[in-house]
Amino acid sequence: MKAELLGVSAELLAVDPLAAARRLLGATLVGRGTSALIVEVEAYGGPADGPWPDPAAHSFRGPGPRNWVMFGPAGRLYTYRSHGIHVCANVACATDGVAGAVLLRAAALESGLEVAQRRRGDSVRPAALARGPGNLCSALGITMDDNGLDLFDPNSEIQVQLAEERPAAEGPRVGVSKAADRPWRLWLAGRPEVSLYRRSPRAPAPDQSD
DNA sequence: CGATGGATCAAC
DNA sequence: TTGATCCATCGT
Repeated sequence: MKAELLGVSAELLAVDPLAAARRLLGATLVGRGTSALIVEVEAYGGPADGPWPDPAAHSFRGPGPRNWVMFGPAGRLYTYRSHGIHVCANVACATDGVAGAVLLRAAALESGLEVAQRRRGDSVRPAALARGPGNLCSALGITMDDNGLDLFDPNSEIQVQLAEERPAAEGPRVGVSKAADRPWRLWLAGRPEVSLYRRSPRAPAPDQSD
């Protein structure tokens, strides 16, 4: 019975990326001695021939050895290495065979604060421990080895617990050079852990003709 | 703002 | 094979 409930939980993410992002915002991420409230996310879609074409998504050019998790069932962890240094974590959404994911951009530590502090270094202020997708993975102990992990499996070292949806602020995604104005970044307004918005310097200038 | 770092992918 | 790009972060 419990497994059915957990299955239902994963099914809650078998929806379009924006709807999945709304369900993950305010959820709790548990793993490796820490737990944290997700306060900022970004939705990403798939290839041009899919239901949500998204040139900014890793899945845009089709499945490959790196991004195959995005094409799999909902509720799996998709990790990738950014700029050769940082690990970033997504949660796959949509149905099996359809690409979609939600990037976890920032979280507020609820437990294991000292563990996260040790991972990040003493000079980092508490609100900044899991601010930014790379820092979030660092603080929670998520690595590239966690790629493909089932976040709804009670045996997983990293899990997610969905909660009631909360009102979300929304705006354009950070750092993307394509589809830069699509408002697929969601966050909890007023949270100090939310990262500052910075447009990609490579993105075309927004319409400034007026 | 620039430097950094390594994987990835589109070209040659 | 080379070169540009990338869902970033930390410094000045």
